[in-house]
Amino acid sequence: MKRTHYCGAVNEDHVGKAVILQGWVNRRRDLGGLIFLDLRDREGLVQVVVDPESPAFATAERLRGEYVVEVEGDVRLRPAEQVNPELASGKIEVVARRIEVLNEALTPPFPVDASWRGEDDPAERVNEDLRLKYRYLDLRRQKMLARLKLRHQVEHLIWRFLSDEGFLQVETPFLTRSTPEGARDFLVPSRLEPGKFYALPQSPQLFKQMLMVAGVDRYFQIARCFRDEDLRADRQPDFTQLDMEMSFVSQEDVWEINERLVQYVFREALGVELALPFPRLPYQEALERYGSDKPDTRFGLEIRPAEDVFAGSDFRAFAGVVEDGGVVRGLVAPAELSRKQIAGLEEVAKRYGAKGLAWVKLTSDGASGGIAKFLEAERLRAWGLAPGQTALFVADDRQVALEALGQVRLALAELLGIERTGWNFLWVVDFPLLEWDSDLELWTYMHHPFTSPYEEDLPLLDRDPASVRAKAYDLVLNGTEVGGGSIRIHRMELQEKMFAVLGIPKQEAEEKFGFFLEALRYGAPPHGGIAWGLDRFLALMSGAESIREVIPFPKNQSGRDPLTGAPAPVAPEQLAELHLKIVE
RNA sequence: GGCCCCGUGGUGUAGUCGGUUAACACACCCGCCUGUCACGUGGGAGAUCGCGGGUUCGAGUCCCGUCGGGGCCGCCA
Repeated sequence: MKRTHYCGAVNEDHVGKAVILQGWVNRRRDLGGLIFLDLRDREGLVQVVVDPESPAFATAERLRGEYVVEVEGDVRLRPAEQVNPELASGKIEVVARRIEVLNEALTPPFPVDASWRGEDDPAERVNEDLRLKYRYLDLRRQKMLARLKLRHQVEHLIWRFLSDEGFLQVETPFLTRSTPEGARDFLVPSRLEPGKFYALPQSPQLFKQMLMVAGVDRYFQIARCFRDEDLRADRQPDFTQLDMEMSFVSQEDVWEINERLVQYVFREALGVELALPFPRLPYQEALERYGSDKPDTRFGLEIRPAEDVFAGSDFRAFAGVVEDGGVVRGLVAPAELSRKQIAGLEEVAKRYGAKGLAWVKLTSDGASGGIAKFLEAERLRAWGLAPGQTALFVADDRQVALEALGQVRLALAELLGIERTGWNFLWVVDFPLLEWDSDLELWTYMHHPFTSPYEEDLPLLDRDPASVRAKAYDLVLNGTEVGGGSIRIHRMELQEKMFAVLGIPKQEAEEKFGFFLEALRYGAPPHGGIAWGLDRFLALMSGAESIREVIPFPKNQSGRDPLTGAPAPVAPEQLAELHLKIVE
């Protein structure tokens, strides 16, 4: 190729050398008798200067933003007083001898040049749908290219680390069988077999387990997954997992290698040194202290039992709840909250199922406001409330009270502007194996039906299903679930027992997972693994508000791609081939 | 399915109590300008105020509906 250097790579080492650059006109400054160009490629900017005597001058006069040009010239130092410290190439400039227009360009619908000069980027504030429609322009921005690079780098590091640890990368099919897992499947109609469908995988779960049966021993894949559910800032219908599985391992083995992988990725990609091991927090403790199974531990404001504060009090609303087997939990807000602020927090509590949010302030004169008349200041002090602080209480079923306060805790941190910095990884472990589904009135799996319980909890399966712990774990970073996995059931007897507890008849299990259950009968080794939500991981690493920022071509909240117009109608002939009819 | 927020030149916004010519910045086009780097400077073009209906003498503004976008709940093992 003719190009000798990336624009962003030209520096004072090249002074006196002739270069040929190819790139985009980031900006043009026309002084009349002298023209400056900022030439841009993915590595950065370099200033090109065009003298009126140069044969390139006429061409430079007709250049506009985003034109694609080839520049041949000589690198020289800028006059000392004209060095631009904002630019990596700010000490030098390229004197153009020849400029060729490789392509003209329309004016972009939003600016893409500012970020490259280190200026405030107006494109950060344009309607996101417009950015998605012209994503190829949006991706020209420095910040977006940096995210693409980070994504590449992290995936590269994952490949390197896991390969060195003896993992094999194995690809699994996109066109597979619909199995009754958690989410709604994307279906692909079969042309060859009328009325039958493939499904796109929600995860490679069963395939990776069968790879363990095959003796692969250590598997990974950076796998695309598909779930047909409503979208969110952290949810796309197709998204990427780092999927891993290992044979003959304990939970601790899985945690340990993942911790080292995370540490390696953060060190190499961000220059951040993480301390190992990550804290391991049992699910019940996470719930009691933070009201969440994915606690943000970058700040305190922990939830506390508050029954003692209300013991013997005349506040009947709470006494009744406790008599009915509920609990009282509270939070201390280290400030005197206004009524408006409390109303906002109560709204949060109610959205998550609480009936209300009781509150009281402690002043130097004693308890005041809210439910103060029911409470003794002495007890509030004993509970930990100091003057100038506000106590917030919820009484309800344990789960509801804790989860509502967990959300209030997050809203409170936001409200008070509590600083949340750092990289707080932790493992939430010992999830319950089962969860009561009050709609269907039966026990259902919390993780998936192949998750292994703790052996010592097995006797409880019949007596007290809720207290059986699973060998299931989540990796949490700053209040976001970035990974989850488990040790799997590898023996048929236990698997059958699980189906029985879940109320799935043997015949139904065979129908739905028969191929997989059969695999377990052929000498399946003990195994377990994890899957990372790689998009979420990258969004957190790059400080993005939404995973759309780290996905090159994402869908909008309606599941549409404004760039391609997908989803779109198809020709009647295509439907006919697939034996499909649209029903209005 | 539900709750909340937002739709005004290419982009981002202003537009008061409903009042006649819809304002500002950036971008764009043309002229001038030899050391700029948010270049400067003079001029210019550019708006079905998302769409439909209603109230009114008069609607960007008020009301109803609808469409689009964003955040959240449900849903997402």
